[in-house]
Amino acid sequence: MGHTGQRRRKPARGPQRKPGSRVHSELAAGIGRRILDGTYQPGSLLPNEAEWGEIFGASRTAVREAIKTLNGKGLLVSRPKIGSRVEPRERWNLLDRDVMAWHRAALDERTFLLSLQEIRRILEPGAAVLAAQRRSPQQLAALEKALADMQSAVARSEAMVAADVRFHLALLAAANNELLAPFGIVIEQALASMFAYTTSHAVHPEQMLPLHARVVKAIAARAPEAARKAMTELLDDTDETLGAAAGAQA
Amino acid sequence: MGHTGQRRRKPARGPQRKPGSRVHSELAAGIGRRILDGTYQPGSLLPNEAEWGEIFGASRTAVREAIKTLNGKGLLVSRPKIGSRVEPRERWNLLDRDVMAWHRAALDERTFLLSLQEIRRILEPGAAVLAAQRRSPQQLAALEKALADMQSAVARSEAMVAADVRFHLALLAAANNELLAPFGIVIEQALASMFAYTTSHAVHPEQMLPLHARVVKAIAARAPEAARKAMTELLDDTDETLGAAAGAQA
DNA sequence: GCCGCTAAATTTGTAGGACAAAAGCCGGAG
DNA sequence: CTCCGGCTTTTGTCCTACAAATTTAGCGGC
Repeated sequence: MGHTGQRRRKPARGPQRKPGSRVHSELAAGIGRRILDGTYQPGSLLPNEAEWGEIFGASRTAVREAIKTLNGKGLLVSRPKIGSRVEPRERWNLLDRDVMAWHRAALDERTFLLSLQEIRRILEPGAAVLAAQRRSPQQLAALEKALADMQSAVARSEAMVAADVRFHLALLAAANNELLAPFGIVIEQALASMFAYTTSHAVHPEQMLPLHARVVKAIAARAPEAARKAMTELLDDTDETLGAAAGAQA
Repeated sequence: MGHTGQRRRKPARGPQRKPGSRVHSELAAGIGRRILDGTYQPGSLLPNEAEWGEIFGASRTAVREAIKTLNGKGLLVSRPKIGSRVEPRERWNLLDRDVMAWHRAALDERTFLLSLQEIRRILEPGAAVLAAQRRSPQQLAALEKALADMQSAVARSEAMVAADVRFHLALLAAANNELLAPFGIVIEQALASMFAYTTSHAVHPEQMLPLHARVVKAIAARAPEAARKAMTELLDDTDETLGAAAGAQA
């Protein structure tokens, strides 16, 4: 990499910066993506801090802060004289927002979406049971509000997706177990990804809305098994839509 | 390469520091604990970097690295002129090893354990279904190995718990959906916590082992519903043990 | 030759100082 | 009163220097 010349660069690079996109954030994203896409395999050594600095034209300080961020997400560990080593995949916090986003970028949309839906099918019926047993009046109201928003947004796809996300997050919250919260990112990503994937294809709210309504009804009635059944059927319907879109795309 | 002589040396190690016990790690733990235990509520502002430096007697550099780590775990966000603000709980990566540990320290053992077990009852039966459908021969072997270890460790409690953990982690792995991996920490913490909680109370391996064996058998036979049922009964038994211990402690 | 100890080299960890950038605060001009 | 610009606080970045950890190499003693 021997290059001659001064080390000052980056004259260009518009001043417009997104809220959380300081230099170290971009570094974290740059390195994180390279880990998620397999450029650096688990167990392998990353370039040292000085090299990252050259690659990105940033100071060692910024590199170190980026690495500490990735450290916090379980992607790597650093040790003196050794360097930073990529952790085995099972240590990665895949449910972290950023990690999930990098992961999504590294997979094809369909594979990514299927793995998300699989998790939803395991968790959401269980969450529905807990919600039916323990939801507070406020939590029920939030659920009903989200449902109403979905109904009034039938025509506008984006608002519909947003309300749908709120619905499922409200359900998770109503289960009153905060260990379920990290899983909210799965729902957000799944619905966003599904929106991208099935757009221009058949999405039939006329079928989807009653299914959501049944979930709310069961939770309102504090009927755990009915809630589980309704949620399961909702997810069945979702997967059918997905399957149809896959067929149409192929 | 050429010759591989054995270079075993350094039998004695002095301080024997744990891998992550540098200054900034301790800072991260100190700050993280204060967030998890409610000293700093979501939405509130933390002391600025200079103040943390005084509190812990560390440089601003170390403080910043600690804060970047917590940033990566979703506990807080920092902005110039504003400071570092604690994120709402639903953004926290509760499934992160460190966050989970701080969370555990901030709750009473029983409450913590119940919330973990609740998650296990939702997830593990579903994971067992997937494992029965998709486990590879190697993954089945790992499961059988863990079961054998449990059987041969009946007398030694600690080895028993370790094998138990390996068993459930192997089951998660056999489900072949890496989004399940982050939940491994739930299992580890639940079993560790249960060991601490029920120690000196009745743990009946004579009942527990056949239940584990049934799970393996169903997965070996690629029988998803049998696997689900066996896993559910295993968890029922676990919760019974827990309930008995609770009664004894009260 | 082989062993054990020591020194060197490499990479991260910590310290501290300087300045840039962001964003709320406030006062003055119109 | 409103708007604009400077003031101020706090994080963000860069730099330099050194400490700590740990592998590698070398050197002397047996």
